[in-house]
Amino acid sequence: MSNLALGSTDLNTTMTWCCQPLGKEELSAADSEKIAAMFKALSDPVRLRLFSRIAARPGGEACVCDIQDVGVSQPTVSHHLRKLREAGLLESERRASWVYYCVAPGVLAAMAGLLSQTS
Amino acid sequence: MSNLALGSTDLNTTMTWCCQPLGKEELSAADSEKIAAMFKALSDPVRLRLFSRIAARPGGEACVCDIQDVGVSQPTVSHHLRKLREAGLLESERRASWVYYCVAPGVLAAMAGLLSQTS
DNA sequence: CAAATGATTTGATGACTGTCAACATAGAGG
DNA sequence: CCTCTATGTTGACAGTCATCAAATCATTTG
Repeated sequence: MSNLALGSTDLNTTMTWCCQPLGKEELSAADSEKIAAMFKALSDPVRLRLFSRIAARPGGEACVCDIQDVGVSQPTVSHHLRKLREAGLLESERRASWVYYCVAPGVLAAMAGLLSQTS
Repeated sequence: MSNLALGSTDLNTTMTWCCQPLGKEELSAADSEKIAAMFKALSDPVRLRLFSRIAARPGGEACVCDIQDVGVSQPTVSHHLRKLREAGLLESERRASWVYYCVAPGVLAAMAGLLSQTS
């Protein structure tokens, strides 16, 4: 199994099709599963904070060592970063000793589109 | 305890202060708790579907009986609607025999603001 | 190679959550 | 008052999750 640019789930493909605002038309059962998974990834305070720390970084990327002081152990930080990556919200890349995480392209726009107003 | 226009949590007050985009500056521990609770409310497929059904309704409101066929039992629907209300995303009002739910004002805009792009 | 540093994985545990059946409440209409 | 319909509440249970300690993997450096 590769360890570079570790793959995300199919959420990026999700982005390309389900960007209809939530209030535009009723969600199908299948779509609601995928979108709920996205929100779920951001439904934990620690994960949300990690995500924000990365997103707020100039360049939109950060080394784990730069963001891991969020009040939980380092393995727990790693666990949350993995969840965010598996949800398609982050991507990771190893450079020498360090692993860098960045916000997956298009993710913020897709989520904002889901919540945009219709009226 | 009153049963009309059942009160929501302090999430509507949350909306008024924490609308800085996630990627603008790092979230504080306190803010991340409140915002995560918001995402958590939408992190379940059934809840997301109920929310979408209500939001997609002309007028932005729906009677429980109109939206409860989402594949789970009626008590479970009631349980999820309560969660959404407690999270500040929905408001409810009884009219005769029926209870109507509507999207809390400002909620969609606040969440969209959180996810808006900075660059 | 050996030691040190940065990060992930594994295993265990306590807490939380979605679900349903059964019961309770509220209003409408006989 | 009684019954019927529409919702909400309680209690129980199985599954999921966040967390940490310990072990492991990856890279750099002595």
